Amino acid sequence: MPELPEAETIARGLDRVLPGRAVSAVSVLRPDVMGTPAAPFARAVVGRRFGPVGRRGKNVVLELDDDGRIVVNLGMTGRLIPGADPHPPPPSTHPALLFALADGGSLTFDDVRRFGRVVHIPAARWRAWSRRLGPEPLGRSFTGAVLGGILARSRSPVRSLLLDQRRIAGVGNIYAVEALWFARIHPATPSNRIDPAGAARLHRSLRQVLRRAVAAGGTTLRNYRAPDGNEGRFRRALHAYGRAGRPCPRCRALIERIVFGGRSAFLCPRCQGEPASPGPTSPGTAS
DNA sequence: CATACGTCCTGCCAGC
DNA sequence: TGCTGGCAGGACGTAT
Repeated sequence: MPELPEAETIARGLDRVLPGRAVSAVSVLRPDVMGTPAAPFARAVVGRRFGPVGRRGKNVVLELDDDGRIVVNLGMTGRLIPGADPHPPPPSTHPALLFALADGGSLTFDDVRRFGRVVHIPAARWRAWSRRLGPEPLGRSFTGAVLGGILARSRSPVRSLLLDQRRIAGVGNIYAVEALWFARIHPATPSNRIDPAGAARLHRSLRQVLRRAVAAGGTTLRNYRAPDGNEGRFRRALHAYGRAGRPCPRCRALIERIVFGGRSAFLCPRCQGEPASPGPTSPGTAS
């Protein structure tokens, strides 16, 4: 599932092949992936030349030569596939949006489930758009004190807080679950009950997990592929996510799966003790 | 304001 | 063999 490390891998892959190339045509095959209506999108993009490709949170950001941006949120199954490359890309099975390039190449946004969204952000609106997202967890300014402040301001279960893009940008379920396992914090712990030592462990764990996942090219569970078609190699490094019923790599107790906030979380019941006292009264927290 | 929950969308897989 | 139901889950809209 594309989270920060997957978006980073995709951005780096595209940054090697797209800058300097011009868009000659846009065709929208699946209008529901368009966060900007098709006609204005095409008007804004056709004739523009790509600049650097970067990332903000889970979004791949394609700069244009007029300082506008194409922002791609990959959702669950979105892929960006450059055409006419040295290596043949994986076939596009569910193309949603096609960019024809002036040099004969192409860029395809493919999305099986169509949870992804593509928008055009004019230069004048970029800062405002970016401000809606929380800080970058791998950024220099994301210190332990910053995370501690974010935690202190919320009573939400810490796993839910980590998924909230307005508070921290780029973290999804896989890396939230993994970081909490490393930090030995129960995913349902109310955020403001995490003490400074726990916040410090979580800060370190989160950054370490994300950095390692970026280095491994992300996590492929099923759909995710880098632009070159390669799978992410971080799956084998997962310690808790998706491992219900298997031994905790740290203490050998069996990993549990719980559900809250409509999502699965995985934890070691021995390493990650119960959330302090009563805990959240959410229905359906059976395991 | 903060928090919680339903919804979208399709493919895959276990179970019968 | 073919069907059904559960699951994956990011982000947004609505409700409390």
